[in-house]
Amino acid sequence: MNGNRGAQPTILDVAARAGVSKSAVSRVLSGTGRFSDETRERVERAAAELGYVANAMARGLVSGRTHTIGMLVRDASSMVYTALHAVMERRAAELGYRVVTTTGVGRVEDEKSALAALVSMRVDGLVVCSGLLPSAEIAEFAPRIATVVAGRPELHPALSSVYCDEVDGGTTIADAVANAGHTTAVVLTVPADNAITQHARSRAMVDRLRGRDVDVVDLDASFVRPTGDIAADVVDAMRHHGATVVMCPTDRLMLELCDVLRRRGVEVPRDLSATGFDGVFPLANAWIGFTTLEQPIDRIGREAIDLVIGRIEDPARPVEHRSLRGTVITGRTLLPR
Amino acid sequence: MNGNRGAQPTILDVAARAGVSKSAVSRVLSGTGRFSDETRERVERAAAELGYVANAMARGLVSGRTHTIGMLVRDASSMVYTALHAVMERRAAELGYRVVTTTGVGRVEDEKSALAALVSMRVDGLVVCSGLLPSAEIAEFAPRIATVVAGRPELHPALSSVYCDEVDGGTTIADAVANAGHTTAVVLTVPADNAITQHARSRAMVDRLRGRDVDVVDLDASFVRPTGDIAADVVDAMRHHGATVVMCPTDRLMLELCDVLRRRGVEVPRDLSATGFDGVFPLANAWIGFTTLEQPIDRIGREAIDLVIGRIEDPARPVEHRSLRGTVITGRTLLPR
DNA sequence: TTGAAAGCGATACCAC
DNA sequence: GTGGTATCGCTTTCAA
Repeated sequence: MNGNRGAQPTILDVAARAGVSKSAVSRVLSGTGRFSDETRERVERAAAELGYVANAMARGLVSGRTHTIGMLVRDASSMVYTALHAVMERRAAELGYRVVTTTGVGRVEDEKSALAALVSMRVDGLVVCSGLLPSAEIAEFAPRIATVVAGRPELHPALSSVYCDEVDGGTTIADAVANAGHTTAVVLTVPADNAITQHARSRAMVDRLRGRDVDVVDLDASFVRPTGDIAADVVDAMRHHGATVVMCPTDRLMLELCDVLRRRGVEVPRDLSATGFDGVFPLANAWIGFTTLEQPIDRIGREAIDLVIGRIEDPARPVEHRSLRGTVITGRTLLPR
Repeated sequence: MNGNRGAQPTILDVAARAGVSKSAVSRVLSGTGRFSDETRERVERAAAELGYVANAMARGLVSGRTHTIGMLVRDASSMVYTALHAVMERRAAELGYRVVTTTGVGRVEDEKSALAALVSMRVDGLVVCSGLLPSAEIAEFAPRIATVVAGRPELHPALSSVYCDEVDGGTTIADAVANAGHTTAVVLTVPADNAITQHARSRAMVDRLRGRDVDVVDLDASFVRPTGDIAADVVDAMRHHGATVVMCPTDRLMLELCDVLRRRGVEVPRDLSATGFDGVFPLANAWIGFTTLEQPIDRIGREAIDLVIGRIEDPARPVEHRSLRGTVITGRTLLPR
């Protein structure tokens, strides 16, 4: 094996075994240039026998292309990112690209290093799916690598973005609440520096409800707050303000909240209506019955990939921003009053 | 920028800007060898100004190491894999490695190419999380790359594995059903060629129930069968055999089934008890209330990473197989009779 | 302490 | 059609 201890076979090993030059091997295996049938046959057999797999690093180094799209994800365990990941992977595969993902483990510092890891791999394009990383950090590499932000609107002039229209979504679901006849509502709001998108949607809920003359109890749902504390506040709002519904910024939080509330004797929807946001598998299931806003994840993922690949293959393509509307899923957690 | 059109800066650009040799830059940036404070200062400034990120391909090519672990996943949208992914990423980060994942889009052919992609990237280690790919395919690269199979037992002598003890799990949850007093149960069984693990657990359920004198209606739940058909069979089993409980091979299938059954007028658990398997976020939530078997995903992920990295850093380490026991989560979907 | 030079494994452009 | 040769960007001896 080229003398090097049990390591991977190289193109030279294949060439030697096939009795041809490495140029010939390269041509056959990449299907470019000319070669005789005889050469092809010998090379293919040698490669198969050796279990040869070309070194992508060497290949990428000289060709300057990796046919790989890097996906930066905020939290590998989030259902929204999981769904996005699956869609993007599929679409990229259709277009001849591979997706590799990395994750910051929650802190901005980690996300920066995860992004740097992707850049160091020289991925051809970047899709950033995180409401956490500041645009400036993302934009730093945009002049060199085609970059698209998925899942959040992005103002930066060098960045394209595809996202769910959070304001429309928050407004729409707030309308559902108002239409159901509720007159006092709790809205769990998230600070902007926690997650830009969640902040936007919860603000939109508050604004719309107020516009429709619904009393709003605005409760802080920062990521650092224990769900138990939030639940306590919600119960308070029920007692003191007569709130009959709680609007959550995500289905995930809604689920945790329902759980904690039950332990405190408050049953959703019997005692309190609730709405979520995201509408992603598996919580977006009729049996579970969440009333929520379904983000157009399929379209977001697909268009994000189309956008990056578009810019990879034609860097002159102008920056684009696509705002996609979600739709309300009517479940059983929002009762009319 | 080294003359090449707006591309990424190279070590030469940094060297030029700092007024030193590229060797000096390499030493400073990788923190190896000796260099003066003055040199360090200039190099670091130049690198920062240029936004220099070292090319991992070039680095890996010469060093022969990527500090990357490749994770092959069957289905990016599966909750079990998602959970595993998150755990592994975290543990790998603690140990100084990065995880990149690829997915076969469901077919064996795609998984082979996804695996090859990982091999071509020359990841230092491989964690295979798929019940689909045959061991022979996985084992092909094991002599060259440290490989661990996570989530399924693996007989192959070159492969280590960490997995949930499916037989114990199936047996344990079957015991819960028998203990609840049910005398006729439907078990949804999955063919071995669909998913080895699901097959094993459902067989264990059947065996245990029979051993405890529970009548079993064994229903085919192949992946290709529409959930609607399965539901119809379940209703049949209730009518004709008096089944009072249905045991599902996964929480996911259980959720879909509950949904379809409701549309047919059968309410879980009012009319029919049900059990799942996996016990992973977000379905493993008390509010949802599935009675299920929780796989020890955290331990599986963590130990898989420890195992690969162990073998990466000491290839002489012997192959190991770790079977981990799951635990029953008592929810509200299994009623006593 | 520093820089020059030799590769790592592939591709691509050459003459032959 | 085929095989040499110059890179690609970096790490790593090895002299100076």
